[in-house]
Amino acid sequence: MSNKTEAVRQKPEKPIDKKDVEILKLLQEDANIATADIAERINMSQSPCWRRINQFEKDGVIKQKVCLLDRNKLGMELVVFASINLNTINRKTLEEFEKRIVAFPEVVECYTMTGMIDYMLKIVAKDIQHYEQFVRNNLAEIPNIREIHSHVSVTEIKMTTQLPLDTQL
Amino acid sequence: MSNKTEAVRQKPEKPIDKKDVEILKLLQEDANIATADIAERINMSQSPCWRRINQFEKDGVIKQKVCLLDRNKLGMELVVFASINLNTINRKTLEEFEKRIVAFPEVVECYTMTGMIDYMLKIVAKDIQHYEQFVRNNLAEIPNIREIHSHVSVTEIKMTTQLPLDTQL
DNA sequence: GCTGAAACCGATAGGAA
DNA sequence: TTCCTATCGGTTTCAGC
Repeated sequence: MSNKTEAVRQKPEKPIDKKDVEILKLLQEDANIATADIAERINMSQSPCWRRINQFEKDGVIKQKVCLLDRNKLGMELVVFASINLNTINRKTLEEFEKRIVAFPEVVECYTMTGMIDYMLKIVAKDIQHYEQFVRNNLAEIPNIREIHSHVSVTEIKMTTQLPLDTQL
Repeated sequence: MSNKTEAVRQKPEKPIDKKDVEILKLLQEDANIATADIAERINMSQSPCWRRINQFEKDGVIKQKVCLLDRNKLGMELVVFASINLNTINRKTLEEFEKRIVAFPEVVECYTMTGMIDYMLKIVAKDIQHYEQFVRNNLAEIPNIREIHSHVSVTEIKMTTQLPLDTQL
């Protein structure tokens, strides 16, 4: 049985080429960098470099190219980490919860957790009033929630979308 | 005194034009969408649309254009939220802590918090062994840390960089 | 202010070494 | 394979409305 047939592999066997890592690092910093620039920086000519990038897009290693906006300049001062526990946990309740969570634009991230917490959410809101309203009118309306713990952030010290390719690959 | 002189305004007085919101929404989804396409979708012609986008870039509302990579396809299975408390808090200790935190590529986000926690970190690692190593060799080496609480995520339910422009502006 | 056209620049593909 | 060239499409600017 061949090993390259699975659509999503959790653990890639290939330890990824060094030049590939360089390419991905540059693209994580700036999606609009010219192929020629990347090629030059990693001592490669355009065409092969372009083909590698293209392959990453096909493979879904590069998921998307997006614009990152300045939260504060848009008047969204609040980031809240909310830990949530449910009353009863079974397939139905989990699916229902997740379906409703995903639909809220204010919830920018959601993870299931090990340990004492069932879910961890990252929520963005304009200010504390808007957050309160969101919890009351939207979040708390989801059935089966037992506990919500809100951890409110004051200042953003670091925020990047760049994965630690250097140290973790 | 004019009001447009401050470099960073926390609360913009301008409630941002509806068409501008549409533009930003589209760019949050796809950084490579053609200006002509945006213009068409919001019933505007290219040039003024382009000028608005350009202004957003100048103003820093659009911070950067980046490629988002697939964490799992790169073999980074772990996201950890680590809450941290320091022993003594003063300007020196805070600045020292933040300076060292920012330098770790594994720490992708860091916030100061209200309430019981001093800092909340979001950390990305290959697996639990790598995370343990990172905490031992890097994080715990920062002086003045009293407590680290690690909240380990299992599954990513939602993850977006899109700010809730519709509901929070 | 908006529109439409024209010039420029870079990405993509194909062909030669 | 890499290099080089042609084509295509998008961005950007500018003249006219």
